[in-house]
Amino acid sequence: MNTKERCYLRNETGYEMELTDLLTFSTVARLGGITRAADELNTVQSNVTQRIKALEAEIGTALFERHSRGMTLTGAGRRLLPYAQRMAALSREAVLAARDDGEPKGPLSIGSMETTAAVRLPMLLAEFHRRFPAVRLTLSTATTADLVAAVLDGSLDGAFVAGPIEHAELISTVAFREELVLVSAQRWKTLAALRAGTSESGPTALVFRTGCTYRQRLEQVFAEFGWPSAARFELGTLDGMIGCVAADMGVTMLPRAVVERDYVRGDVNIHKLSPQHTRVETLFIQRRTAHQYSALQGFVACLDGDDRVVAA
Amino acid sequence: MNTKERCYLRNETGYEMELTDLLTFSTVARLGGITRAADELNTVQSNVTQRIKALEAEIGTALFERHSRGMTLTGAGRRLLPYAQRMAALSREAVLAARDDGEPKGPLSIGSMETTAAVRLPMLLAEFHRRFPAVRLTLSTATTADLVAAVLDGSLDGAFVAGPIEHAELISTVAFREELVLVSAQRWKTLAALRAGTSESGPTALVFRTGCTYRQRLEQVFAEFGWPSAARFELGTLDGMIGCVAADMGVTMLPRAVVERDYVRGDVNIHKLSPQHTRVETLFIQRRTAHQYSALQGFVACLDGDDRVVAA
DNA sequence: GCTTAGCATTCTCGGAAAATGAATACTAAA
DNA sequence: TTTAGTATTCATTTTCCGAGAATGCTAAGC
Repeated sequence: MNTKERCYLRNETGYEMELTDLLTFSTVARLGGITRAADELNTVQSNVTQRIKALEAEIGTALFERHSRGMTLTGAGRRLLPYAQRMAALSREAVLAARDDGEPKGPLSIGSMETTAAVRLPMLLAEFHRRFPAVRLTLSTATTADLVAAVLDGSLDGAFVAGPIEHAELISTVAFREELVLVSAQRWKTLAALRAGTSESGPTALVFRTGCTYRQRLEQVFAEFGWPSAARFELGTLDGMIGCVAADMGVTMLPRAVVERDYVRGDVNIHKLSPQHTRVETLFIQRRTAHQYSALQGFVACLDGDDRVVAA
Repeated sequence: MNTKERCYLRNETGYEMELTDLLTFSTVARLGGITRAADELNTVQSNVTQRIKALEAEIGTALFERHSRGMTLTGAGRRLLPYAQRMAALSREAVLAARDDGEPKGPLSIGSMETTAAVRLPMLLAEFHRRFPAVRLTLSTATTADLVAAVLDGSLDGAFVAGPIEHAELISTVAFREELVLVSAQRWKTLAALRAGTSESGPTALVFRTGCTYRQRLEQVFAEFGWPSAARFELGTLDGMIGCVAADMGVTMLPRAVVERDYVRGDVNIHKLSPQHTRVETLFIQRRTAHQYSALQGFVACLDGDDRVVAA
């Protein structure tokens, strides 16, 4: 072998591994093939092959098992993968930390459950924007399960989710306390009437997609009411759901604050349930990181400031 | 600005930062100048300048303040530095983790206090080498303070230090329990004779360099004996120290096991002290890492196996 | 059983980035 | 004022990396 002094300091440490190599590796691992990885990385197969081979040569072990339909990780690959992901996350964080001079500014990605976004966030976001106009806030909605995953992997800076959440990597603070209520069409004046007036298997349950905590609560309530096999109807939007309830397609469970307006207007009726089913805390979660991102700190400051604990 | 599509995936993530850049940055930060850093990195100044400038351009902030005698970190640089160090450590760890197939092998750097190395480790190391001949073990000695720092920054895989040590990043297990004794020349038959027979300010204290825990204990004892301003004589080696004590140059404090042989031979005399000064645990410390390095695990297994808790 | 589609690997070539080394400019100490 | 030490700039060379085509392989499809 000829002398292969690639780069001045790689000789120094003995390691040539670079972040790009690790990203390539992660991508191949995730997609299970060089062709697919090359496609996602906007390059050609040959390139990815070379990088992987170089990485394997440096580490001294095969990272993938090659078979005709792609590649799967070897033991060494499985051990390397979490490091690759961790380092990628750290590099993103590092740039943000360096740029962050304490003045809240720059991008901030916040996630939220749809229900919280509808009734709690408008005021809060307005307030935030008034105080920190330099922050470019992005709000996206998803289920609690997806939001937790997104915060953990760094694609969201923080999120409003339904508690309880316990995770060592997350800092969570109570943002709002909600009371869930069973929502039915206007014609069902009481819970008793609803239970008496529907078919034996119970009314149709209007639910968000899997991963939503409110849905789980509704499942519990239905089980207790003896409706374990009631029909489920999955909807994607809050407005659609309330509309369907108003049209007596079924019932759902939502925070009182969310349906208060519809209730007052007479579009739907609401039914109280026992506290153990209805008390739910909306938490704001963020990743535990070395550096406190100023924009995020500003956001949390807005949370603490006023809007907390509104509903009974 | 012209199109600057450097590398396929750097565009993808938006970050061009590489580990080499971060290592360059760390080195400049540590040495406080581009010339010194270039020297250590085996390259020329111009190169380092370019890398730093590129890094600053990408992050969008100056990382160093330039002045005629070198460079110092700006706020942004100070925020970036811990990330750079962390990532460098992770990359080292990642390679080891990937290479480590569960069979203890490869390099293993262990540190120890000189006293422990002298009397406790010979058996242990022999045993370890018998069980895991594929591991290339390196032993170095230093003070407890230096050892802790070395383990934390990854230059040692583990170390024997004097307890107590509390640190979130460290796992520590009790390896040995030692009884410290005051060691004097043979002619001082009792502690009382020693106290009566020396000058008012006390005997000379023979000590290791700063950072040694035994030295701190000795300082406490001297303070209690009313010798706060006794002379200090700093030595680097254990043999030298015992020799000096035998020659009645002064007294020192060492684990009983260390001086047992010299005591039996009649070279020195030992004096018991009250337990709060003399009980000391020798801990084996290692970094908390994602991956358990097999060679290190094997070492700890040897520790647990037999040699524990020998001294009373 | 042959073909075909999908995949990874190998190879060469051209371009871009990095290392080099010398020249320059700056500042503080001598 | 000189000098030593420093960072920066520039021009040049070297190296490396990505693109693209060709190759070889395996399993699914007819």
